[in-house]
Formats: sequence, C-alpha cells, structure tokens
Amino acid sequence: MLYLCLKCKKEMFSKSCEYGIRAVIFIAAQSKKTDRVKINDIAEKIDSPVAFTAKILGSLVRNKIVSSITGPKGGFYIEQSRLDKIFLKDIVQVIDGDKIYRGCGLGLNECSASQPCPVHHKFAKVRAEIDFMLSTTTLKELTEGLHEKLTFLMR
Amino acid sequence: MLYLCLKCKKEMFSKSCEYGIRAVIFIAAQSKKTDRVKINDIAEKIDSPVAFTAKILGSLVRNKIVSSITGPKGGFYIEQSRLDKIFLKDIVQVIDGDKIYRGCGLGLNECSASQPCPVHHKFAKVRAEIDFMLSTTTLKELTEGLHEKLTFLMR
DNA sequence: TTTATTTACGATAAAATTGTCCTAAAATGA
DNA sequence: TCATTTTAGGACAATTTTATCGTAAATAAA
Repeated sequence: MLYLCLKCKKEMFSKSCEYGIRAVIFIAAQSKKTDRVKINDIAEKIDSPVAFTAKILGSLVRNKIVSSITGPKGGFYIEQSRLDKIFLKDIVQVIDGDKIYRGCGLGLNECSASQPCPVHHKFAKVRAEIDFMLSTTTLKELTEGLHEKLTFLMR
Repeated sequence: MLYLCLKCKKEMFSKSCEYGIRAVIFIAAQSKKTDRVKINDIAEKIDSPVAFTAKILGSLVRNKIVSSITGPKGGFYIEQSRLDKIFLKDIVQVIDGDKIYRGCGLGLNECSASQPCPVHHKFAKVRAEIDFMLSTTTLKELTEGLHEKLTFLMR
C-alpha cells in the first residue's frame, strides 16, 4: 500500500507541551536532590532546544506551575510539598489549553450532545479517558518512576 | 486565574483531517441519493476552504478511500457497498498517519513498555481507546445519523 | 561596587500547516 | 471537433508553530 503521509505528523500534544511536560518532570525530580536546575541542564537532559524550552518554562513560571530565581545559584525548581498537588492537566492547560479533551473532534464551532457532529458520541469515551488521565495523574507519580530508573525522558 | 494560552489551540486531529473526515462523510451520505458530488458543493456544505479540501480529497482518491470522475456530471463518490468496509481509521491513516494512537505521548523517539517515558503507561488506556474507536467506527454508521438528521457537519 | 551567572523577554528566523490561484487533463454533449 | 464542466496538481501565499538570538534585569559573591 502506498501512503501519502510519509511523515506521519500529528502527535497527541504540541511540541511545546511535550517539552513542557518533560521539563517539569525533570525539574520536579531534580528538586528532590539539589534545589535548582539551570535551563542548559534541563534542555540537555530532556533533549530539547534551549531557548524554546526557556520560553515555555517562562509561561509555566507565570502560571505558578514552577518557580524560578535569577542569578548565580539560581534556576528552576518546584517545592517537593507541591508535587502531589500539581496534575498533568494543569501543565497541559497552560500550554495547549483544553481543546484536546473539550473541542469538537471534527472542528465544528457548535457541537454538543444535542447538536452533535457525526463522531461526537464516538469520541465521548476517548475524551473522558483523556480528561480522567490528565486530571488524576500527579507530578509526584511521574517523578517516582524516574528516581527508580523505571522511566526515561530521552531517546 | 490568568491563562497565557488564550487561543487554546491543539485539537484532536489536524485541520486537514477534520476537513477530510467531514468531506468523506458528506460524500458518503450524498452517494446514497445522487451519484456524484462536486467539490464546490462539498466545501459549501461542510464549511471548508474549497481548494484546500480538493487537495485533501485528491490524496483520499489516490489512496482509494473515495472515487472521482472528471468532466461534466463528474465529481466525488463512494460506492454504497463499501460504506461498511471503510473505517474512520483508514481516513485518519491517510491524512494524519498513526502517531495519534502510536507515537510517544512526550515525543520520545524510542518509547516502549520496556523503556517507557513517564506517561507511557498512563497513556496506554487512552491510546487503546482511540485505536479501538477509530478501528471499529465505519463510514456507514457515521452517515446514518446524518440521514436521520441526528448529526450535523456544520456550525 | 564590580563581575559573573542566570532567568526574562522581545525581535527575528525557520519550518510546518493551512489556504489560494492558475493551468492542465479528462469527460460530456452539442 | 469544440466548448464547457469538473477534477488534478503544481506554484505560491498566509498563518501558526517551532526555534534562535541578543539584551535587560536580577542575584550572588568577590
């Protein structure tokens, strides 16, 4: 079979969101050992473009997901006590918004249970699943696997 | 709370895929009554850019999802007998590829059950749900709601 | 106070996606 | 054959997303 789409683009999240989540998980994991992590260190360890990642972190800082301090000995950090209060959904909300689990699957402006697009009901379960997963997954869980070397942020 | 993301972009599928699915459903539904549908008619009824939609349909034609005939009385069509053999997954595969239900949630190149990213297992259920939904939903089902005016392709 | 370090952020650039336009090719019918 | 209709498809343009660069601001320590 011949495929037109050789690139097979379109992932679940935007690149910004992928980098953002990876960065936050790395910062959270490092915050346990050292206090602050520098942007160059983050970008290197999660294999992402430095300046772009810095920009994404900037918005996460403004939205109170991560904290930062400038100057020598400065960097990004997240207080350990907040790890179980930050959910994956909070991060995604800041970077990608909520369309992935709220918008119409076919892009209609008005689409609801009473005026549904053809895939509306088919998508309901998927949406609910994504929403549930993002709403219940804490940053704490995500960092635990890293500490135990059961999960990875590169390759 | 202040949101940086005022646009809330990122939908489930790409614009191309949304237009493609909508166009295919419309063609399938019309193929029951008349035989062929013209591109201007399609674009008008699904509220999409004409030339762009024509381009997407071109790739769906090359990939044997829809059929077309040039010239007067020509247009796009799908044989009624094939409606229950065409799955949503076939359409998405041609336009967006399979990353939405196969790629790593965090964009890692190598991510598997044995070398997972931190969200890998959390995403497993979502992926399976999307895959199942796309694999089991037929074009036939999607057109039925339209005929009964229970679903819509615009607004 | 000065210097070095590090984040903040605006300007700009590159790449990908989305969208338009124009001409060619195919088919129909007069 | 010729005019007309309609898809096919390349070239080009606009927009959005992704990525880089340079400089300002903040902080720490000498």
